[in-house]
Amino acid sequence: MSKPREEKYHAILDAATEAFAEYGYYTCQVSKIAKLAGVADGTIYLYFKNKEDILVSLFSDRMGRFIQEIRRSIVQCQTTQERIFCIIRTHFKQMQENRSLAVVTQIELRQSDPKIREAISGPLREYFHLIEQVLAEGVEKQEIVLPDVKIGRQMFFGTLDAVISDWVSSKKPRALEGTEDLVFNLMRGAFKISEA
Amino acid sequence: MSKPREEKYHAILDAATEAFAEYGYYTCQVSKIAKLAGVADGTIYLYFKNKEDILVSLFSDRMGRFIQEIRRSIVQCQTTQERIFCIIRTHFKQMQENRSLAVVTQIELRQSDPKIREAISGPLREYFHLIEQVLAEGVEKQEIVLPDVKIGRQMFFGTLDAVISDWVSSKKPRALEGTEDLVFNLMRGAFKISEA
Amino acid sequence: MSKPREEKYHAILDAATEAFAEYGYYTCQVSKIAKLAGVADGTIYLYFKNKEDILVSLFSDRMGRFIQEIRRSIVQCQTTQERIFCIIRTHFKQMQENRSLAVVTQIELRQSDPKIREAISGPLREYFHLIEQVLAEGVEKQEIVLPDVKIGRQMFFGTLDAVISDWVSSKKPRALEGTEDLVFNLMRGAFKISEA
Amino acid sequence: MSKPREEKYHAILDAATEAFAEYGYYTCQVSKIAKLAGVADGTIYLYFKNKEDILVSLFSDRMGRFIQEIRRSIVQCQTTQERIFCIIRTHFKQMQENRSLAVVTQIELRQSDPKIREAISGPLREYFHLIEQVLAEGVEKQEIVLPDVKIGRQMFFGTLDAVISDWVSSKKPRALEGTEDLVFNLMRGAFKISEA
DNA sequence: AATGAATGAGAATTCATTCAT
DNA sequence: TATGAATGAATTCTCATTCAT
Repeated sequence: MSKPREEKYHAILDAATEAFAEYGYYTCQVSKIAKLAGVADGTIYLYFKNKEDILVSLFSDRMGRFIQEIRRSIVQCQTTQERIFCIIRTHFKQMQENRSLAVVTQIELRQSDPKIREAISGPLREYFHLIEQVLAEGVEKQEIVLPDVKIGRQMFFGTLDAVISDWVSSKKPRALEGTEDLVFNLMRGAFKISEA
Repeated sequence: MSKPREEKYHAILDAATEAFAEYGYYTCQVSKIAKLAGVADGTIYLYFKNKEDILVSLFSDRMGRFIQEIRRSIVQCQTTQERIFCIIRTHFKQMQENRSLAVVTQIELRQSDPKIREAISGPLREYFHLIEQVLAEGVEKQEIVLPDVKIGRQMFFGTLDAVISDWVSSKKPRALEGTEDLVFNLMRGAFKISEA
Repeated sequence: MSKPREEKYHAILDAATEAFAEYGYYTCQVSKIAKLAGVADGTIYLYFKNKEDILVSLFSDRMGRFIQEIRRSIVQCQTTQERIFCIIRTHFKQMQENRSLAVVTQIELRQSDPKIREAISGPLREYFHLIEQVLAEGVEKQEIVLPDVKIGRQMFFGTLDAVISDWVSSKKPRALEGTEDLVFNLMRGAFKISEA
Repeated sequence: MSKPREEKYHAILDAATEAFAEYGYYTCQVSKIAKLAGVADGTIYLYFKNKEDILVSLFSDRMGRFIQEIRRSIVQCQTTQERIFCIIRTHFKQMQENRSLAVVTQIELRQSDPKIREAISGPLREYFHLIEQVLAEGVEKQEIVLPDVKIGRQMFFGTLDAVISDWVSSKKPRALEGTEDLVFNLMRGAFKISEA
């Protein structure tokens, strides 16, 4: 992809993130995204197959970066305990830095339209897999106690997700500060990580 | 409300639950609900103000029963530990008994349309409040250790929600069996409940 | 028609007059008429074939009485001059006594729906004919000067109609008082009636 | 407004005039106007807010031109007598040249829907005002005798309106020919204009 | 590539009319 | 006769998508 083309592509994706976050996928007209991106309605269709494609691309692009960032952050960690904390912190940090992404994630994670669900499930599953890897490794190294890795991941992700959900709903922008430690403490208990 | 009227009201609500679960709120036409309920399109509007009102009524009706059932189940419990287990079990049981409700809950919990969000937030907040009450009482009675009740609720609900979400996505109908104990064990760790 | 049946028939017609006057024919739902008449929606259809039939019956019934009253009033008149004044006064009096009828007349006189026009034209033509008779007789008896009776009727009726139209639009209920003489004076000039 | 845009705007207005004249406002579907204008249904809404807006725009546009034409025609007149005749002739001429407009005017002048009435009243009042000005000036210059200008206008306009109404109802297209003089003669009598 | 006017399929909702009670 | 719940045809308007410029 050429440089200016790529720029416009991302401009549209940025605009869509904002617009979907504000109005929701179905309530948001394509023309709104176009206006926000500073392009004509028709231009959208030079970059995306249709409205659904915008959502899917958006999700996979943003979620891809998101996961990459998480990955990058945990490679430096020595222990499972550190990795868990690292994921919590990086997850929160990224959501906080991009509130619109957080909103879109919250919203679109649960679309029932089967086509959209399918398209979205890829990146999400990747994240789940990453978390499960960390947990499985911890179990193997006896750094955590966890009878069932999947349930562990569900608790871990579910907790982060619920925290973000509340944060997104409330209008207080600072609410995530200091939450990391609280969450981590709960996880430590759940995973039987000794205080040490 | 007279008997037959009430019956039709619930028939429509049931149909809407199925239809929304299958197609999603926006993708599901009112006529689909009507057909499923065995009534004419226009009849819907004798019972509900508009499509949104169906969703809101549905959620508040179903969520109302849901919470009531949870309440009923925990009054018999002696300890916080029992209450926590009870909520897990009743939550799962009800979702399992009414998969469509589970789907709709998953979907609509995250609607971004502000009007819908607002309407839906009531019953949900009530459930959150209920959970927080149980946790707060446990802290007070020193039956659990929990530095922050809100985070505790987020973890608790988030975990249940994530489990349901996975269950709903997968098509295995038995997947929830035996999950209660696994979840409870994690919670016990997180809340520092001694093994007894 | 039996007594109670006739009563209900007129109750519906009265209600329709009010309702059409307030909302207009198309904007007024049949159910509004029913409620105003104190009967069930379905009952309307025991007395009238359909909504249009209500309008037509209403117009022909009311206009029939209207014309009859005009007729009754002019039989006592000796001269054309008196008859003309009599029509003006009786026309205004009746409109004033039944403002809703005035409104409905104003509105429905000009419906473009061909079916309705046709149905309404009967009674109206009868009134036109009556006026033209009076004028023709006046010409014959040389009590008035009028080269063309039809134009004379158009002017005469058009004037009354325009006055009523203004009166109906304005909210002042007394605006018709004293108008009779002014109108009559204009007519006297137009018809070259000597001051005598 | 650009050239082609303006053209389409007027094409729709022309089509609406025809369609409303034939079917009446309520009985005429927007799709009928679209078909007549040779555009897609949706296109209508690029030029007008909604159906009502078409009617209102139509009326104000057409009535605006109508009044302007009347104004233009009377500036050349020397006396009130001439002005009165001029209005009669120009009024008739324009209606005759645009029968659909005449029909629509007849119809919509009497809409009872309050919103429509309000929107329509503007241009109509302007015409009334113009007539009253001519009459008042005539009184002042002692060219006519008229105790009440408003009643005079009501008679004048009411007469023209009734003539047009009859002409529109009848299907004879030539019926307005020669009517001007007859009407003018009546007015001359009513306003006590000497034969000179 | 970019535009944005035009398209027309689609959907929610209304309401005159029917009919079982 | 009277009811009023139920019907479903009909209609306005929206908006994703296309295509001539």
